[in-house]
Amino acid sequence: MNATAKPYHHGNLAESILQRAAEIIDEEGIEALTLRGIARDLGVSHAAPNRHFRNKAALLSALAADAWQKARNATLDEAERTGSGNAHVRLNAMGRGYLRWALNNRALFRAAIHPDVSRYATEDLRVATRQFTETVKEAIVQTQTEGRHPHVPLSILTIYTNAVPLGSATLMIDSLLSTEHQSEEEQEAVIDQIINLVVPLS
Amino acid sequence: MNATAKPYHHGNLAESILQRAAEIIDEEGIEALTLRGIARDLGVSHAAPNRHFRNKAALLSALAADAWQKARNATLDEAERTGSGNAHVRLNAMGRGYLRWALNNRALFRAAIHPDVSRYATEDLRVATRQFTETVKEAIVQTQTEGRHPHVPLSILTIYTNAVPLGSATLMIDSLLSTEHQSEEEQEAVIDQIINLVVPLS
DNA sequence: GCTACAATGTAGACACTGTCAACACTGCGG
DNA sequence: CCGCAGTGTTGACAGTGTCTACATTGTAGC
Repeated sequence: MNATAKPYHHGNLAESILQRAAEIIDEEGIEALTLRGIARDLGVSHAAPNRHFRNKAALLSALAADAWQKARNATLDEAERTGSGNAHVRLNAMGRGYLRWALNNRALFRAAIHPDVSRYATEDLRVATRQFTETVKEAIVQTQTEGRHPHVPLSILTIYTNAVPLGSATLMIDSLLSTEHQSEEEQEAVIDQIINLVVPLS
Repeated sequence: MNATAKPYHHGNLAESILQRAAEIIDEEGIEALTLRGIARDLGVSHAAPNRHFRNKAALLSALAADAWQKARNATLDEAERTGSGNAHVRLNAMGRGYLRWALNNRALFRAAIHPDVSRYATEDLRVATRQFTETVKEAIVQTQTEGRHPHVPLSILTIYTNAVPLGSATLMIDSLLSTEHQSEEEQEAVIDQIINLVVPLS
């Protein structure tokens, strides 16, 4: 076979589709995402993506599942980096890891919280979402046994603790408040200060 | 003219379109929203909506602008209902008003925070968003002069304060945490407890 | 090594969508 | 009363998701 001739099989189409989809969401928004457009960009026929994703909702669902997994990893990694056994310190770090990840992975974050995605959620997505929230919830329980908000129901504390990074990311990504924070150091400072308000260390 | 014959002019098509759009978003999700579908439901021709909204993005933008206005009114009304001049009490009430409004007006709230909507925002929407955030920001400034978080930058406090109701509503509406809160009294209790964590009254 | 089969990609079709242009009806200001 | 702006209709076009039938390829089991 000629080396320059393109092979019949793409080789890694599913992964390429997910990558390209994230790029498009970043650059043009979720509404601009089309299966045919992705197929064109990747040089395959218009129906090729259907071999890997039953429909468009399944593609978004896969993106969202990927997002929740990576977000979970980001929180766990950041907690680990503290090297601390203190539950407050760890939860604070998880919040930072979560918010920083969202701000640096806007496309995946958008997919993760897109309302229609959870509506047509695949089993993969449900599992990923559950694992993420369980991880956070366990960390919250630890802080409660260490004396934080002892009289507040766990369900309330969970909503509150999740809401801050999630809401902050939404506000900052879509710049719903006109506040602009450009540089990376500035972003890091903002993350720190916000998270310190939810999970104060002192 | 026969009373049962439908008139050539609808009479209030723009408003009807907005209402029907909200219903569809509630019942079937934003992706299921189509201009032609709305036109069918309202018994007008498929291109009639174009006379009132330049394109689909403009319709969503109008919904979002409406949403931010109503959300603002909900916060101001709730603050007024306290009859208090205390800034903490008022901000706490505004948070409750905001979160309750979002939970009771899911379609509009979804339109308001849809990322693609802010991307193609109409001038109307930009104004409504700005007015909402200015209103909240002023209330926050008041609490700061009363001594709340005196050393935290206003921009940080604004993000934090907005993020809690916004994030909580997102989580609860799309049930991203598996926590379910059904009855109305239960919802009201949840709202109270969450908002008390952001803007404690004591 | 061969071969049947599963996985993957292609081509064509269909119903549906957003949007435009040309036309029809209607109410209102002059 | 009449002309015109506003509103609604019809028809068209390109683009989309998804289905079916078909083509190509890698590979598991003999």
